[in-house]
Amino acid sequence: MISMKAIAKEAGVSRTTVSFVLNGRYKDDLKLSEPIVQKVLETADRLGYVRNKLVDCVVTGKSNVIAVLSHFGDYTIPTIKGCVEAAAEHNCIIKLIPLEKDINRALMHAVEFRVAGIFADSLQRSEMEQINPKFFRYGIPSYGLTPETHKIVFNQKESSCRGTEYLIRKGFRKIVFMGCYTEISRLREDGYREVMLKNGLEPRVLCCDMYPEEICRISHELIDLKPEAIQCANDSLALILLHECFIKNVRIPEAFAVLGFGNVPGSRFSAPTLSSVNEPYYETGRLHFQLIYDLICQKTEHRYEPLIGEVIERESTTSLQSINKYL
Amino acid sequence: MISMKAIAKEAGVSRTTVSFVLNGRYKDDLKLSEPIVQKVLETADRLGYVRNKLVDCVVTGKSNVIAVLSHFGDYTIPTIKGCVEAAAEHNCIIKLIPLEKDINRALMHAVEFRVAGIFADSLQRSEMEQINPKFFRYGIPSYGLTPETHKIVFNQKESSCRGTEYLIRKGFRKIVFMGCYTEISRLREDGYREVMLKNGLEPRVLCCDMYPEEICRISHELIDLKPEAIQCANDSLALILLHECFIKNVRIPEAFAVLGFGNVPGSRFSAPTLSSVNEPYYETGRLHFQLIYDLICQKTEHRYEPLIGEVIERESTTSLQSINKYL
DNA sequence: CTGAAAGCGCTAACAC
DNA sequence: GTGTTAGCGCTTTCAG
Repeated sequence: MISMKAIAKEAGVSRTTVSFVLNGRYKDDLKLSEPIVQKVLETADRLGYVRNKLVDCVVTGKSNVIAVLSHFGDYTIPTIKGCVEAAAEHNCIIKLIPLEKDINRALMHAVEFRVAGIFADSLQRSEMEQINPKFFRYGIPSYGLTPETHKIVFNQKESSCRGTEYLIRKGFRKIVFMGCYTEISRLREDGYREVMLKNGLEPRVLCCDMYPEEICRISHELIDLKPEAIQCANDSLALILLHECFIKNVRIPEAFAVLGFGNVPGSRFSAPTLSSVNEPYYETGRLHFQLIYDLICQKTEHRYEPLIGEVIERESTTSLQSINKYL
Repeated sequence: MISMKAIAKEAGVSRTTVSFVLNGRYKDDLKLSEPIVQKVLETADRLGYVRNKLVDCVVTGKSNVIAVLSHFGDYTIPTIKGCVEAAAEHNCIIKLIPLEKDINRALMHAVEFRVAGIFADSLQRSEMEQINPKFFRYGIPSYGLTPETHKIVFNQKESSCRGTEYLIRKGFRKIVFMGCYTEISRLREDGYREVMLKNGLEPRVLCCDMYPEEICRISHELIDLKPEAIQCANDSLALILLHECFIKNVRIPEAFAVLGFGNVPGSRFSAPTLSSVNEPYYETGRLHFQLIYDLICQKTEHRYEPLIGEVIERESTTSLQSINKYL
């Protein structure tokens, strides 16, 4: 990989000159003769010079790199995509650090390479508690490493409210919530309860572990309950529920409506296609980057609204058969 | 961020000493007194010293970073996951570079930061042709930037053969291939044709554009054909086909079997669940990293077998209703 | 044990 | 226009 020194030698000028030409400084600070400038430029091009940006990082003590820590779950990609693309717009790049091992190793890695910020995608609570408190004294801007910064960009509860409100608006009254034992499920359940009570309806919740057998079992219980609608804490629950209905010849949405949460790719392809509260992963990723970037730039006055999901209406809550059902 | 110099000052020793202690060189090369060693270690810890690895990159002229260029499609995540995790095992990390813009900008970025290797995930042919040939003279190890290195790790045709063979073994004879107009679809079609002919069966292929309306139209044509089985070029085709059957009350697999390709997450949740030729994205990602890593390490003798997919059997090709159908 | 020197690639200030 | 010096953070060698 050729350096400025090499260009200087090849072109028969000093490194100082090369530096000035290549940085465009010959316009204001110094006036270099046109032939010299051309010669340097030509030589640099011919030799295939590419600036070593690592050096800038060393000199300034900081990089333009944001570390993203992730488990790479199935639905992680839109989040990362949002983060990466927003970063690119600000000339930042993303370094991926897998989390399967020790989270402190991952964090250390980030510090060693002097990253400008850190974004953790969907950390478990237990992992957060595992973080060595010493890490935080480096003052690296981060999101997702603590419970407070974790849930800040997407409002689970409020989004879930939208789902319940939607079902009520559709005319359903006997609405049951199908949940599981995770913190997120509980937040979504809270939204459901709140809206039900506000409308004088009695909330009813069935929870299960996230294992296929368990979900099937609970599905059957739910079917026997003969509800008008079932609001699910996530799409996996909803999709398995739909499938069990299919097997038992329970027609959806005729028997009852089913609403998911997450709007995962598979929800476009189930039978019937699944209505779902959209979790805007992509926008979430963008917002996370934006928040970190504002911290990096010391813009403390940044105002933002937590994101709220909207219902994506498909067949499972209405019989509409639009040509765009797969979109 | 504190440096060795700061530690030296604080501990009242020379930087040389600090360097030797921190690199563990005091064991063999020099013998430093225990109290000095302890003092340096303690000071480093107290001040929260973390080595600046960017400097190593500058000095050695190379980093341990692999650049991954990607569009971040829906099914990209397992590939990236495989790549990242394999990289982590070799102390390499992954930088993500989005591709929406100019691919040459992305490549330039990689060179500027002196990445050790480049892996492009699912480049379009047209993007490959857009690459400035000058790039290649930097000799950065890469995979996926040229047609030759692109298809090398996963054998599309052979995997498709497995699918057709599976259907034939199941007793189906009138097997139709549902394809689209992409290069990959064509490779999979080739496998199908080969196996059909080898078994004295007549291949029959219907292709369409990848638009929902088109896929629905072709689905109806296929249903009218009354085949015994339909092998699809990808899961999106298969899932929409299944859904159209559902709507038209054509029972699958009773009316005919449906086999997908790709084994996407949604295939576990369709009704019926979709049998599909598994494309091992995760392993593909790992293998891509391994190939790049071998290039970096100059291990030219590396032998590897292109990956081949296997049929994941679910309900759409058999009526089995195992408890594990959602796995 | 320490200090000095050279080197990685580059910037910036200075005198000539 | 050039050469020198200093500095970013660190390694390595070598004389004291």
